[in-house]
Amino acid sequence: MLRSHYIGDLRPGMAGEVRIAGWVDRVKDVGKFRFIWLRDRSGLCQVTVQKDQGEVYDVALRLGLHDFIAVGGIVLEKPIAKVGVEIKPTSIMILSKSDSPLPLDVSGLVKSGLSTRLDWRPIDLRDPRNMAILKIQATLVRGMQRYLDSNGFIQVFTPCLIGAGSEGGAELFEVDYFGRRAYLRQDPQLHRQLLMVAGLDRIYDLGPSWRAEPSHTPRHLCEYRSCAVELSFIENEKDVMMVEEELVAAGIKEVVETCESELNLLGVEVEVPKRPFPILEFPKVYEILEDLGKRIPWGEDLDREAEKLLAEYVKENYDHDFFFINKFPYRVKPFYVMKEDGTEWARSTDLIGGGLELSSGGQREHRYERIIQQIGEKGLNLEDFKWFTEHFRYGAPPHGGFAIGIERLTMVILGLENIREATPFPRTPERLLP
RNA sequence: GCCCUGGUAGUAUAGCCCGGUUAGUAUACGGGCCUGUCGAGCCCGUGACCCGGGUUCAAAUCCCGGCCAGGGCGCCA
Repeated sequence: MLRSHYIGDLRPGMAGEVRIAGWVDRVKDVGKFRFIWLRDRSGLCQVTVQKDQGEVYDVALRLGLHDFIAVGGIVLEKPIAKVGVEIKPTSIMILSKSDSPLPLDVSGLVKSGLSTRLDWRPIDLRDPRNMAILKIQATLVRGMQRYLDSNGFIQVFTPCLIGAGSEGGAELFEVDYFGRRAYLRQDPQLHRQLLMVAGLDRIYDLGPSWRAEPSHTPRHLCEYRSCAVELSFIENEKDVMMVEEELVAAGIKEVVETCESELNLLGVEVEVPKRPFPILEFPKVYEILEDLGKRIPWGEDLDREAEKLLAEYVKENYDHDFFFINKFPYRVKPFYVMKEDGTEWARSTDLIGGGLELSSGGQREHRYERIIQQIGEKGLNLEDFKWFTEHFRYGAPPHGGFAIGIERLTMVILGLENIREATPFPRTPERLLP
């Protein structure tokens, strides 16, 4: 390897020669010295070169910002540098020169716009703060996965290419599939349900979904990942909600416990949300909103303003950033949801965090006749869904589930202003590259 | 998909309303001075009006279209 150590693993006064490699973060001449800051993903150190160092100094003179170099040297016992570990080099090799000036600001003094940053994302991610977001996200997912694995959930991979949408919606990307029309999934929903019919009992699916909605907002991506969970043998949607809040808490707990330095870098304080999460139910939600001065007609869905108002309400009354909204009006929900018997409400649940919808889910209808009936009620063509419904003729367990948007969860936990920061290469209506 | 705002050196911005100067500033970059610098400091220099059309003697500035960007709504995760 080019290096004997990660920069972050260097300690003052380490014995012997160390070899490190990384990007030049700063070059400064002062007196008889040339100071070079060197960074890899683990940290930053200062390489101090003196004018009388002959060949090493000559190489140092040619260095520019973001050159990739390898350095061999001795770690000083007592660094004078405030940035941390200081190295007196015995060799410097330039492995790859950087053009200059760089196409975006890397000094941190003039913050480039997000669009410019995304055009040059690989360089942008060299900024430890930007990289920290991805590290934290990886930890979040690991925490969630650990929870699922240790609670009997089997990881599955459901198809991304599908022959029909889950709700016959128009927001699907079309793909040519050997001359036939196929689509990128908007949600692995129906296939998860079929695996419940199969008896897998408890599953999760980490994977992408696509939405062909040309949304221009700080919280939408055309391609995003979700942690989709489905479980059987449930009594009602409350069982699903319990798993969901445990899952979210487990993910955040992992972040809090292992990402201290990344969180400090971002200047964010994260707390593990206390359980249980508050639950607001329809139709009571209408009353709460009415009291808050917002009228939503009976049977109508919430709009964005209502969502935000409820979040404030929960913060004030329950001191909580996360909460469930349950028992959505059946008429605004898709055919596969389970109705609460004899009512107009569905066993449908949203998880709201930081005022943003993080997931939808709830109990699904598992009874064949009801599914058929509901497809009719929604005015859908039964033929289009036979690939799904037919399987329910042969014994299906009561089940439910949800899908949590991973970028959204990351965004909310870290208080990011734009979801595009929560994914390395975001896909938005105008952006397909890099 | 609708609505609002914007597009000026590599980056980030001022100027635009009220058309006419060498288009200002910061940072990056190049050169110099100084000094163990750590957002060092000081001096000098290079470098820009998104694209197309229109109005006008004259357009960065006014009008129209396009593309792109930021945001609000819709929809959603």
